[in-house]
Amino acid sequence: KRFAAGDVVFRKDDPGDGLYGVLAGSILIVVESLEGKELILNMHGPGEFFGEVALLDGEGRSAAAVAREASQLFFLGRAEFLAFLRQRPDAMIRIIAFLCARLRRATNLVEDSTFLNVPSRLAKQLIALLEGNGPRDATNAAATLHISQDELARMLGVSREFVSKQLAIWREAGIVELGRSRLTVRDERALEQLIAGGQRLPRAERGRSKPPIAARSRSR
Amino acid sequence: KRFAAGDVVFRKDDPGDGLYGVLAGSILIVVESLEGKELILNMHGPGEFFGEVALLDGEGRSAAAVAREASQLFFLGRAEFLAFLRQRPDAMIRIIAFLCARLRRATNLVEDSTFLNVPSRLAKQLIALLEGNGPRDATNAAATLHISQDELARMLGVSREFVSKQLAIWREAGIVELGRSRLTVRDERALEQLIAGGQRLPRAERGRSKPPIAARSRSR
DNA sequence: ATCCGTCTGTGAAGCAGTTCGCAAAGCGCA
DNA sequence: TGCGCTTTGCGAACTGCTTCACAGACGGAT
Repeated sequence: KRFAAGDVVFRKDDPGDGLYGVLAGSILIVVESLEGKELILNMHGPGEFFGEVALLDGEGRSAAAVAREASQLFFLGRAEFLAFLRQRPDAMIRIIAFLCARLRRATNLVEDSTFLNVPSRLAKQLIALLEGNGPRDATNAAATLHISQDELARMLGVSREFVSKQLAIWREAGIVELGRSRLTVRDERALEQLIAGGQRLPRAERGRSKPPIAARSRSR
Repeated sequence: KRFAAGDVVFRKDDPGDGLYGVLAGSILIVVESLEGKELILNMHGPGEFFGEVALLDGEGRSAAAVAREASQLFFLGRAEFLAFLRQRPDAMIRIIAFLCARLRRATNLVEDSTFLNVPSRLAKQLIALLEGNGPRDATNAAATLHISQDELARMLGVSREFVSKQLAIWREAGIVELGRSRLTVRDERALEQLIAGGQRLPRAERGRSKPPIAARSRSR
């Protein structure tokens, strides 16, 4: 199946009648709020699958899928999928591992968005995009992403303006280079340090009332 | 296995050597930030399971588990669990459904925390706690939760003070009644309306640049 | 009864990020 | 070449939530 940029593959709450695999292009998994703000939950490129949750549990789609660019998808209908499962029940092991990975990702996302500030999350997002963007050569030469600032903002659920301002700061610092729908990371190391360094304002390291979990008793 | 209040069942990054089921009491699934702030990801009462992800994919624990009160747990070791799976491979279907439910929950959490403001999320949390708290009778009489404001705040990842202030407002409005580590919901309907009504400040319903997904073409 | 630790209530100040408004630059396309 | 749409840049005002500081209330243990 082919889709043009912006085409909707499925909408939230549609019946989950099948599984999709990306052959070419890329697909965004998106939810939107009542005011029309949208949040990009995930982005899938060639070789990746999506739409598995609704297929596996028979409920409606938990989010919408939209083509980010002209894309070609592989569709596996519910019936075929179940037939496949009967033939090769060992595949269930892999499905379980797949779901666990998704779950860990989601948990990390929750964690990051409550503990880290936006610059840190932005840095993390950039690094994640670099890694997903194919194994760049050891010389670290071409660390260029083809993505708009608006899209970056929607991935983090923050305002486009704030992303713009933060990237401008990093441009001044020589960490990134900016262009129209293009972003080149010049100093990935600096971004990594920003993640750890940029927690939420500990004005002073003051005595904490509760001990951290690591210091508590394990069982009694 | 028995645990006293505050005891650690397992810590983040521990090897996932088994699955736990709650027989009595309740268990919190918790992550903590570098500054020692903690976020409660989940709370499990009698009849519920936790610790499945690390067990199923063999990685380390993705969060810590702490006893909220004196609790009694059922532990199923990794070896026994795998043996059980070999005997009854049909159980994998149920495991998959279970993981899907968890994944949907996590996705909803991400969605809510980026789209809703804190009062709305607090209202939603209260309603969720009411539902989990057992099917109260039709007269809606005893809608009392035994939970501290501090714990509520940690479930949402917000400050204790803000929760306190918001609850005080709702108390003035006759929606809740407050006591020490106790909260009685008097008007659940009002809370439900707060969720829908309390998006993030649409100062004016202004023309949006992008059409919502529902208005886009489905394929071409 | 008394002490102590936990829990609640509240005000003032601060700050991270949003909203709004506008201007300019870049790109596709006729 | 010029038109229109998307993308970027940025300042000013605003706001939702946090941090800080402190006081009082409750309850359990001794």
